Amino acid sequence: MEKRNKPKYKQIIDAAVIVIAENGYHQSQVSKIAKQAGVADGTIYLYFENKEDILISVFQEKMGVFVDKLEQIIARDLNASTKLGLMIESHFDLLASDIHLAIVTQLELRQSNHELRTKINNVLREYLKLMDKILVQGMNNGELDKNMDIRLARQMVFGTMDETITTWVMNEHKYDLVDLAPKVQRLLLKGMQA
Amino acid sequence: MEKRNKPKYKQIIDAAVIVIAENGYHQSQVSKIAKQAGVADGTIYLYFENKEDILISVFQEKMGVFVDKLEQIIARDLNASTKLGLMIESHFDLLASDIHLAIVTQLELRQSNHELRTKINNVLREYLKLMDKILVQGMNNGELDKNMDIRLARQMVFGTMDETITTWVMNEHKYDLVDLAPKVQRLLLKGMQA
Amino acid sequence: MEKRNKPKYKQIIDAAVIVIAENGYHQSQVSKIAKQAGVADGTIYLYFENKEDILISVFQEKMGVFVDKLEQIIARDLNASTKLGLMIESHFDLLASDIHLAIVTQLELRQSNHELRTKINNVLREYLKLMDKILVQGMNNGELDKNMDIRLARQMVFGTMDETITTWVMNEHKYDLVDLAPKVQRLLLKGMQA
Amino acid sequence: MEKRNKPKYKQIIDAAVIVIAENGYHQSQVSKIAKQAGVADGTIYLYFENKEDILISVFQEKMGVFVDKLEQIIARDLNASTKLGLMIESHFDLLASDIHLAIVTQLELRQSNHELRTKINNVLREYLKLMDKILVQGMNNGELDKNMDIRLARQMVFGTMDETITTWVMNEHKYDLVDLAPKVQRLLLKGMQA
DNA sequence: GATGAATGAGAATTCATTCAT
DNA sequence: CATGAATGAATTCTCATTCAT
Repeated sequence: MEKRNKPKYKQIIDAAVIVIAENGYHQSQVSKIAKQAGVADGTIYLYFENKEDILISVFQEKMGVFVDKLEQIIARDLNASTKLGLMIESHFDLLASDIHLAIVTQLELRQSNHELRTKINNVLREYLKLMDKILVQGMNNGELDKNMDIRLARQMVFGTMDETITTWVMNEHKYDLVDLAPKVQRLLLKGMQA
Repeated sequence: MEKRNKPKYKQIIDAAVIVIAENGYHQSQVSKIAKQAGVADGTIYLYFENKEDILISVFQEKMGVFVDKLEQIIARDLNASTKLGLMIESHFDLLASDIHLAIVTQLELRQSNHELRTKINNVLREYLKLMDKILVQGMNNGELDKNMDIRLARQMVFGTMDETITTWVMNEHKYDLVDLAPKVQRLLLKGMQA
Repeated sequence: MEKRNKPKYKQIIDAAVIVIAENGYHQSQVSKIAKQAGVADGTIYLYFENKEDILISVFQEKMGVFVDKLEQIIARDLNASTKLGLMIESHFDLLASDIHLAIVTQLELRQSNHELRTKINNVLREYLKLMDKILVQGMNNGELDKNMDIRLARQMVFGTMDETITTWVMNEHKYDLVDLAPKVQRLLLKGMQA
Repeated sequence: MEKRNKPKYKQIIDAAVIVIAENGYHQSQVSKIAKQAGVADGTIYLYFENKEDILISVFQEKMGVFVDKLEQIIARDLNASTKLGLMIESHFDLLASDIHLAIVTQLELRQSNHELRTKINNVLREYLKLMDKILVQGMNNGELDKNMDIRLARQMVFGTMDETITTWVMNEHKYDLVDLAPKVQRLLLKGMQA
């Protein structure tokens, strides 16, 4: 059986998310994560190369869910505008329903060093490529402006979503994030429409 | 004389930007900054409370230039769309002409801890308030959609700019950032137009 | 059946010699020895008390061969000078024909801690006592100087052999060790002759 | 001023010798050495690169005294036999009068890893080269056997001295080491004489 | 004001050994 | 007999900050 399918693997990943969210990136010692996971410090190293490997794996595992959801949306027989709306809603929903994860991805994991962030960006790239598929569909069927710079558009979409979520997290989730999804969709769509 | 007007104050601030850009946030020890500034380690503490204070001061000093430029733009007798364009161009231009600063603000300073980032956000808030003024002007004179959520709109504007700059920095400035300004303006404007 | 006569006992001893010679004393983890021996980590502990016990046993088992050979030489009807020569030759030969063992005894096992080295010395003492027998025979029958300090003489004999072998091992066996035996014998004999 | 001439440098070196002699190589943590030296842990790192650097420096500094003494002996207008005797006496005397040092060089430092021992051997080589000078002098002026293998002879000399000292240290200095010097000289000389 | 030597708290990782299966 | 997953104690080195000069 693959390491990543063993129960302790997921146990440690989940513990890491909680510990990082509650203590902050720089106060998340391996021993704290082990304690939260209910295993010995050394056990961590049976499942992960080193501390960095835990953090990358956290991102990979969790981002995997985002990618899966997005792939399902893209596979459906819908127009690009609708898909864009569903993507935003799905993205917001996943983070709103796991506030620990939201804190970790929007605030804490960004404190990591250059090397780790590069690895995280590689994971993120897959998600951004799926995003591009929606934009391409929209540009091809006339929903979106054929002449727009697709990279710029994607940066607007991701940047807006990211900024919206980060602001929500920093405001300690005082308002409902998912409620904002339709407004964000409309704003972005208007900017990109043909 | 105010500390911040003494030559060594600025000397240390500038040294910090260079050191952080060249070595990365986590490899920017106080002793390195002191050496770059040409002063003794202890001298740093005659001008700054502690290391965090240097970093906040870096952000304040440099952000001050952005605020000044933006205030000048707002004071001019122009419509909101034009001001938005000028703001983007000015913002892009300031970072494109100081790559060290771009690296520091877009990548390195974000690795700081929660507390420091909160303080940085307080400095940023002033800039965002000025941004809002442009949006309000546009909503009042009919250029922009009266019914849009202004906070969301501002998040789109800032998020898009931020994402665009970060991508440019991570791509090691292979292309001209300022050239993108008009396209970004058009994209954002379309999204917010009445 | 005695533990030391079971096949896995010898299997583990031999694995230890190889692993230590190839990886060095401090890089010879129990798990590596187990892997080399083709048994599980835990199995080691069915045959040995602890890691130290493996190392002492390595020395005991291998030293046993040296002792046996030396006893055979002493039992023969030869004068002391000849026996000394045969001893040196036999000693050099045993190590020259098992380079792994030579590395382990001359270099690696000396990195062990005080306690282990004391135990190893106890094993070695038996060998040194046999050496003394040759010297006594020579002093009694007039071959060797009757008035020499026997302990000092033995230290010269063993020290010279040891230093010669260690130098040979550290020079990566570039020359033939056994070829040196007659010269060493002559040198030592001259020093001790009546 | 050179680091090695500052008082704290020597203070730490001397502390290291005491701590290693009293606690053993593997129980000589940096913090123990710092405490013995009366400085903070971090201070150690102002004078030494890392722990290994302390140990090499111990050997270099102390071996330097041996080399100096031997150079003085060699420079004198004496025959080789006398020089050999003086060398042995000087070597024994230096160790007998600093039992901590004797323990460290004969027992503890030999537990160091391959890399460190290689560096130590480089320091030792200088000493052995001086030893060779005495042997060459003796071979040239007819005191010593012209045909002997000089490397082998040196290995006998050094091996005998080393074995004698180690035995003395392991016997906890029950007898006077320097008293043995003339006997050792005689034994070695006889072996090498023309 | 300026210096820079000294401080000392804090954390990732390894590996011999155990014991439930 | 044999296994191998789990354990957890133990240690070097960095660097922000101080303070005597």
